[in-house]
Amino acid sequence: MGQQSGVAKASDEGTETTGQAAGPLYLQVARTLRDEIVNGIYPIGTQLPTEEELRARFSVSRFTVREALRRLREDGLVASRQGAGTVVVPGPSETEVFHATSINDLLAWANDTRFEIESIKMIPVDNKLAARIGIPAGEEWLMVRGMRLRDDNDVPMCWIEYYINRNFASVGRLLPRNKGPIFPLIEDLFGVTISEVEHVVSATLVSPALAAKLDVEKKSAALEILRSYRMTDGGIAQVTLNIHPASRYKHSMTMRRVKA
Amino acid sequence: MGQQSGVAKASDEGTETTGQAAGPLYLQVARTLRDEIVNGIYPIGTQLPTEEELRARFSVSRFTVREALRRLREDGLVASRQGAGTVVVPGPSETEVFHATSINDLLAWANDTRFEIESIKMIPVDNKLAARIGIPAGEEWLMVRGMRLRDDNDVPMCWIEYYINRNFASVGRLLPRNKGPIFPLIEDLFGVTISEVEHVVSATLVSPALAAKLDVEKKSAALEILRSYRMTDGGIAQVTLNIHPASRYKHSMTMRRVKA
DNA sequence: GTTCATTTGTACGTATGTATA
DNA sequence: GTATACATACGTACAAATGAA
Repeated sequence: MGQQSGVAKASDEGTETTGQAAGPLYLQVARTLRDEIVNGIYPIGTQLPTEEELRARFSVSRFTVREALRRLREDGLVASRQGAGTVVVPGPSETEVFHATSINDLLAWANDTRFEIESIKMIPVDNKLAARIGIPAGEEWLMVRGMRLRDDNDVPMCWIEYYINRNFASVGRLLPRNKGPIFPLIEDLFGVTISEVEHVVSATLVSPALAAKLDVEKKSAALEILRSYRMTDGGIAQVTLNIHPASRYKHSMTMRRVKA
Repeated sequence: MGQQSGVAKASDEGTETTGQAAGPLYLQVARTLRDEIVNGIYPIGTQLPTEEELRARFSVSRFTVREALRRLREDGLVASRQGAGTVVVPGPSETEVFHATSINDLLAWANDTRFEIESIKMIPVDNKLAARIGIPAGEEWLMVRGMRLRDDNDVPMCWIEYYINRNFASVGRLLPRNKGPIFPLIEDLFGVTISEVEHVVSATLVSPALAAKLDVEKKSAALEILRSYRMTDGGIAQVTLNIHPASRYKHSMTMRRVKA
């Protein structure tokens, strides 16, 4: 990696990163800092150590520190100001937990629904899928597709595609008996923590095939929700794609302003 | 700027950048390349010169070239692949992604746009409207309707309907000269604070009338976003209804879990 | 209000790793 | 396998903004 002291650095990182997987040095540094921010070592609003201090701590160059900080900035975890330093910025809301109150999936995880699996298999991620759901091409992921239905009547509520990182693919066997979201299963089984979920919401027209399955008119509008479940190390554990007929779903969320 | 040959570089850039304003060197380089890309000097799909070639052409360091290219990548103009080079990619994808991690981000998204008012008047809220946007029937609210357009080109981005509580209706006179969101105006003028914003997102088909205005196909999909701006006292100051063509907009947000 | 140390931003040079063609 | 081109990483220096003395 580096030019003269790569080995020393690698071993330093081995301890510093609490056993994180390897990769570019700057990502190892970023992961370490990310963990520490998420775990409250650097609480929101506090100053991160200066670049010089981080450089000394990790025994890397300032270039590496800056690349790591750039990553954290892109992720919205910190903000840097010339002359002032780098501070940990408040997340989306300090008061709410993402799956409980801040997002109201009206109907989505209602208790009286069931998930009917249509197919479940490992697939290679090609470039097209990678672009569509934002995971690296070339890897193998577990794809689970199916329909969520109301328990009482058999009205289909939405089409769902789960993509699960192969490291956690063994949750697949639990799915037939599982009713709620999948990510708590992954957390329990593998001891990882989902630290953030990105939602991308867009409108689309339902494809003819899907229209039949969902029992809606052809070319009707639907809401497409892509959720990426990110772990504390920044890796993506799971991606979920939901397609909701417009007539049966609205997505509601509340953002609360954080005190400046 | 640089360390030993800053002046020479600045003058080089003076000619190279076809008279662009100054600023950091890497931005000057980025601007120049950006101009050349949009003007077809480097058509879509073609290779950009290598970093070494750009370094030589602009007489800057590879660091500067890479910072410039990074900027172009962030803008979605080019894509770089190790070993392969940097290619011009098909346009900054037409669909804008709105990425909000907090209410404060609502301030930023409308910066490069302008709002073209089509109508502005006080209306009584009937039952139908009350149900649609969630405000009490019977009251009088200020309704402002119009289109939001990109500053640079005249592509309509979305159709907007503002409904403003009559207590704050006098902001109406400021709207023609206002560029960004309205709620900061209300906060400034009346000394109230918007403490939370509820979003309700749903899919819809654009009406024929709207399709023409937005310059999209009839019966195409659109994202409807209803925002209610709630004050600290719980009252609703403003409701905004946006209709975004599906092809031009995605709504993204990240929920970060807070440590329990 | 000015000076001054601190801290990030910009910019240079160089070397090596690694994916691509 | 080899050459190419971007990715990563080191070192250094100065600029510019910040905040405190």
